[in-house]
Amino acid sequence: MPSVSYWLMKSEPDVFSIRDLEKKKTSSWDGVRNYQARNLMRDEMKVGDVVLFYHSSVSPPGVAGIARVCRQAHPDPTAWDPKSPYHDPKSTRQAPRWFMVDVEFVEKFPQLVPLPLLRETKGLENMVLLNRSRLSVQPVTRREFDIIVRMGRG
DNA sequence: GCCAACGTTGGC
DNA sequence: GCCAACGTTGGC
Repeated sequence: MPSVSYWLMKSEPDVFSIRDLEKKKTSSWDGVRNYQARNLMRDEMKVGDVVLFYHSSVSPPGVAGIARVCRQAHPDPTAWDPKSPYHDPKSTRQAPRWFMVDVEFVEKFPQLVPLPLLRETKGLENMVLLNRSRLSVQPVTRREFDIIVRMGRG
């Protein structure tokens, strides 16, 4: 049994929030159109991996809760849909370009852990989030995960 | 709304 | 294969 890995995934809560995931229980993480993020989902993420659900492009941004990978990567069908904002004509059913995992709701933190607090917390200095801010799917260490969860649960 | 950082595209 | 132009992300 391979060990669990930890991740952080960003979503704009106006589009899809932790509450939306709580209501739906599970969701495909569609719309990722960045190769590095895709490669992490397609090649690295396993069922059972744990995900920090990050709310971006809101004030303040921050970690809103926890999800878990419940289905390994499979082709993202929104790439094939001409009406989707995520449409990519270069992705075909024969040669899918974009992949997604499915995640299930685990918990919503009683309070968001805001980005400014992450920046000033010892032990998080090397987080990808704080150093390569644009990557929307990124690895998190077990240590970083534990620190953030402790803050989120209050 | 601005804009810095950074990813992608395409001409050469 | 380089790199300028362009587009997007996302914090502020």
